[in-house]
Amino acid sequence: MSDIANSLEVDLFTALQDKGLRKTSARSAVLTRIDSANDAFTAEQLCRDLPEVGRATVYRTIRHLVDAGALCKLAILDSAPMYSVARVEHHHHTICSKCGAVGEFRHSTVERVMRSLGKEIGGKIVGHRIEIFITCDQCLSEANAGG
Amino acid sequence: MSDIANSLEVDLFTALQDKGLRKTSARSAVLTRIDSANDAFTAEQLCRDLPEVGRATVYRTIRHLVDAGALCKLAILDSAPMYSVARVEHHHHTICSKCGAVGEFRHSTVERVMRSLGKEIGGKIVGHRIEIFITCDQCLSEANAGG
DNA sequence: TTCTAATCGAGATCAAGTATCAATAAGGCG
DNA sequence: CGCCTTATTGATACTTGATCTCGATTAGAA
Repeated sequence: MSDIANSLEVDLFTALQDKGLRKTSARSAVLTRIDSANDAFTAEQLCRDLPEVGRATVYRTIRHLVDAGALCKLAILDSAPMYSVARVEHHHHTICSKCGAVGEFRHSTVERVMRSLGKEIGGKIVGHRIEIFITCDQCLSEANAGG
Repeated sequence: MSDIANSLEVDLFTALQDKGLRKTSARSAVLTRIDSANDAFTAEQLCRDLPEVGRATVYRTIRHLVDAGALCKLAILDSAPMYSVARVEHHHHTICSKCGAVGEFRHSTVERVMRSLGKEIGGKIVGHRIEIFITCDQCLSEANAGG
């Protein structure tokens, strides 16, 4: 299973190399940190976790990965944008409104609905974003425990 | 038709008064400006359009209106949040990726899909947001005109 | 090893938004 | 109407997130 983890980090590197970017120790540190993240993260979280890497470099690396399609950038109300590794091609996100945890899902019906919406909406549809706000299982059980 | 416009502005005032807030000239200016807006706007746009009103007041008034449910706050990637007058109870937004124009739509199927999604997703669904990215009719025709 | 362009990162800067707080104004009451 | 209490205002300082600048450093091809 470390192979699986490795292949993700390799994928991130590949994404950068495909853009003609060099492999540097600063970038390695950022990619390793992203690789180890299970959840979505903000740029500032990465900066805090990687004090040895300059903030400019953290932001630049993130931007490269978004450009390359290896990271999804999510607009979040009342918060800095969050990033999640793009593990599947097209998907949507669940966001826990208590703890902020971000998950992914796919649902074929969604795509069908989009097509039918096209008839009602003026202009030409070029994309969509769906976010489901949830209270995640963990926050639910904490609430029940009387937190 | 000025009656229709007025009733919208009155609605905004009512939303504030229901919260026990006073009617002041600064708030009038903000509401009038919002009322006259056809499109969604950012807080900074309002500040620019209303130099006679302090920015703190603009931001505070917007927050009151969002709290009261009279304005929708939209998280936008790579931009400050935008606000649109909540004309219908529950709806979603179209965003032109060229000019940024925001529109609204409702679609009953969407709500049905949400319910079926509940079975696939862990946790408890507390809300959702759907944004359709379009190229609006105007931008399409400008592109065809060879802009 | 050498060379050069890419990269780094400390710090300045920018942009959006909030906090502070003395001055001002709303609006209930007599 | 005028008083008085309290909400409100707004100039300004500050905070946070993010980008820009530019001299120092480094990757990696030759």
